[in-house]
Amino acid sequence: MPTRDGASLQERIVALIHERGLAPGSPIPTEVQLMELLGASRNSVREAVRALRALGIVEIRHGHGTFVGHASLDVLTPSLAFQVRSGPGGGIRALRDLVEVRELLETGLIAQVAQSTSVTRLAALEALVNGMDRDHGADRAFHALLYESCGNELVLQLIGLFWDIYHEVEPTLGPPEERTAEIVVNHRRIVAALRARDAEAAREAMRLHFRDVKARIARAKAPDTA
Amino acid sequence: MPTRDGASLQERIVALIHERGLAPGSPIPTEVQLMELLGASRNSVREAVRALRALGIVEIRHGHGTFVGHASLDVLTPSLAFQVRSGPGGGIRALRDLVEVRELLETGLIAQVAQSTSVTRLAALEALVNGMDRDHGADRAFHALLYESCGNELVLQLIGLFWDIYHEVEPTLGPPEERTAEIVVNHRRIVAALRARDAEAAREAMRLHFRDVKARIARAKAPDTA
DNA sequence: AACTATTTGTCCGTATGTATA
DNA sequence: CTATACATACGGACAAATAGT
Repeated sequence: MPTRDGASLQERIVALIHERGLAPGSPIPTEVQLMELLGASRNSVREAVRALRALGIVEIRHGHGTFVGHASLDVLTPSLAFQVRSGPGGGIRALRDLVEVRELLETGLIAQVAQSTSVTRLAALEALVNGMDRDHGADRAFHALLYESCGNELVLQLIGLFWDIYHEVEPTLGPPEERTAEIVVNHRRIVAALRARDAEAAREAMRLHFRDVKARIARAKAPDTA
Repeated sequence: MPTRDGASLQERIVALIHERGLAPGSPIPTEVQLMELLGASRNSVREAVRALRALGIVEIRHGHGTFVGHASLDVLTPSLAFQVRSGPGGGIRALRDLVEVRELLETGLIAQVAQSTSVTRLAALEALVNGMDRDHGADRAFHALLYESCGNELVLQLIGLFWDIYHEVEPTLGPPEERTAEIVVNHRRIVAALRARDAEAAREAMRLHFRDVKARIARAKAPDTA
């Protein structure tokens, strides 16, 4: 009769966090304390804590302690990346779905961006476009900065997440296809529409941007038709 | 010199799954095999596998073995619900962001649904609306069925995930506010627009639906203004 | 139905690396 | 620099669940 418990250790630890009202960043009882609190061995506690760490519920700092995590949707990254890569057709299908979601979000948001974004932010966006041929990460920063004014933290995290996964899987599509020129043109068109405060033009510019991205995926999908 | 490894055990196990081309459902090496494959002790292997299980990447069946999972995003529901609850203001802000994303996705997709959905599916949607006052889960099934014809698995998972999180946190907003009548009306309006193949009307009906949801959140945000 | 082999679940004890005081 | 507290890692042992003989 070791330790009959209906709920899993993970759930009991989460319940413990809620009961004590621990806010993100607060320290969690140490492993030995959890051992006697939950009546489990060190190994069981460690396995449960590792699972919670994977879920972003806790953060572990070696030699210091375990703390409540304020982590975000970043925990979706390994799961989504795995799903995309192991999907049918080498994940082309999943990649198409992912880009489609990005397009839905960005074309839906760009209208309110056209009205709310400040001129200083527009200048910063312009600077990012100018450095886009040199700095590969400028593209990610561009899309992040674009929707910062919306005040929706979740959207920012989702768009960043999708960008990361796409650029993690994208190399498997085939040869690099250096088309930075077109990419820069597409982004410049978006900024121009925003400067003109033309919501519909901005949305159309965003559609053109994603048209190119989807075309790249379609080429990889059927490379034998050439 | 125990086991020098740059990558974490989790990542190495995932890499191993990809190398062997293991499809969801196929068995992965046993713990003992993983021990010698990765050069780690059983406890370390177990901790890594538990973390992968939390992410939905593997499924463990006691006494049988460990298998590749489907990495469906809904395993992350408790984690994300926890994060939303821990957010500032009791999570009202995060909940508003979440509903906003749902609205972006659904209003963006409903147009192509109006064109592609079959009449039999419309009948099924109608049936769900009719049972919505009795079955609380009919709402979730409605939104899932709605976008099934789009052929985008990621969107389905995201909408289901967000629905689950919202309805897990929503009770903390305040009293239940039994307004099933209005909810049914809103959904019936959507189906009617779809039957007429009127994309713009469907989009407007969807906006009205979310207008009510957002109003509920706004009421909870400032209950003292009454 | 009973036994056995395989596999995961839990536990104990111990040693090591790391950050803080 | 030393000491303490903590997380990390290892190895061995037994219990519980499952599948097949």
